[in-house]
Amino acid sequence: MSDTPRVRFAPSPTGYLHVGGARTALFNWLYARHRGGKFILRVEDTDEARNTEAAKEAIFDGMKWLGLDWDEGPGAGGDFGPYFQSQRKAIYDDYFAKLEAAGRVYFEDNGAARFKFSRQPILVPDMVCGDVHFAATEEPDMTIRRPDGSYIFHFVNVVDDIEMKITHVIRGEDHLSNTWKHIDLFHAFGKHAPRYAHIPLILNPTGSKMSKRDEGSAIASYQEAGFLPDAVFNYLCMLGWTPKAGEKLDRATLIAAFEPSDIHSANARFDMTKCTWFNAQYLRELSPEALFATALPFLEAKGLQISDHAMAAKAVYSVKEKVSLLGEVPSWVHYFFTDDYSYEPDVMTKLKAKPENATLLSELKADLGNLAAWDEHTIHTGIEATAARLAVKAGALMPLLRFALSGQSRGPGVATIIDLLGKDRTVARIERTLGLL
RNA sequence: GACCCCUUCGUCUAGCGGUUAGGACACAUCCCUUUCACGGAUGCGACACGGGUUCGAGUCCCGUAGGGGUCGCCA
Repeated sequence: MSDTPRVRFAPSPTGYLHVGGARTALFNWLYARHRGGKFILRVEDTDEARNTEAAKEAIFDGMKWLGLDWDEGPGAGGDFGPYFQSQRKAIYDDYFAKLEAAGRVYFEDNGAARFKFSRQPILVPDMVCGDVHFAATEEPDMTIRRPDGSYIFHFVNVVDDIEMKITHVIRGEDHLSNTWKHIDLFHAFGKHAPRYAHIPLILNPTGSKMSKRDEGSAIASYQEAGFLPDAVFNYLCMLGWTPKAGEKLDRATLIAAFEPSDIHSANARFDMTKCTWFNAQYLRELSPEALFATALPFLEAKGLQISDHAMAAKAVYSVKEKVSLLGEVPSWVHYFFTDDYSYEPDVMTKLKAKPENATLLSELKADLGNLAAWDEHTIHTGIEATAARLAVKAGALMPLLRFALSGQSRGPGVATIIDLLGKDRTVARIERTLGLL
């Protein structure tokens, strides 16, 4: 047997890339990278009625987003193309003729062709499930070609796996029950079946199969919500596989550790909360520059006017540990980018609750306006000095400043906000707030 | 209905005959703290059930129940 495995992901472009498919692709990719083999993308578009161009693009986009690059397939070339099944009819005709010659095909009255099962017990050796035995079947022979001459999944799948020299088939466990049919076909062609690894299904939180309705089922939705590809990649790995090295692991480590026989055979439920936790972890590892670059599209999507990128980058970085998703960033920093910020109802109530708040803010405005230097330390010291002069605790002044400058009850450190705002805007914002009290 | 896979805290899981059944997420409490977070500490919390095998079973076997899947001229 060849030392370099050839594995494939064979999606059907009838919908968006869903999380189950993505993880199947991911495990195949990991295996190819782990063993130094080839990862092939083959588009199973034999069902003309259900294929769409948009679905095809969505699958490619999703895989690229996750970093699952393919060595052979659409856009990547390869010696075993074409990689669209819709373009391989001549090959299928050829194989069909072989089957016919072997006396394993017969036709229905309407022209549909069926493959005559061997009716022998068939063993499916599986790297995940172990040896799975299927007794000689009583199922009707399976249809492999439609009356219009187009071929059915089971047939083209096997033919292409032969033609593309696939050595390992890693796919969802929903295929396990049909695998004996594929092996029967391989044998009919006089070929050995590839090695199989049927991976567990991803279930929704309720425990049934993930469907379009379920949160997190579409890979594109992660991109939209502000997940980082590495985080989703990492989380998806942990659904059905537990490397000894731990949970949060980078790609190189995952590749090095991947072993199909370590994959569990029990289905796993999807947990968006934990997926989000992974994302928060990855977010915190981003450099200020990288964080800003990835967050910028989300800020712009919310209509924030970002003119000063240096300041914006610092603002985003200041809330790094407060967010789990990039989509949450705008709500934490929007007030940095408009002087027409609004006040949370709660905030205004608190500001108006005590008459002396206005006095305190006036004093702060004056003192801050007189600061000689402008950095977090100086600002912090300045506020403490004001507190001392007014015989109040600095801790009493901080919330007032936060409320006045941001209109928010939560956010980065007050000195950080002031530093980023600059002296002029700080003074102006306190004035603006005083005018509303 | 037949066949296939599966069954440890709420969730993801460690465990591969002898463990106080461990970790992560979530949750709760405390610490840190100008807020919110982060971080740290502690707590809560599981071997589906019934039979075997064994000196000893979460670990092996059988059964039951439950969950998932497949039986398409979908993939």
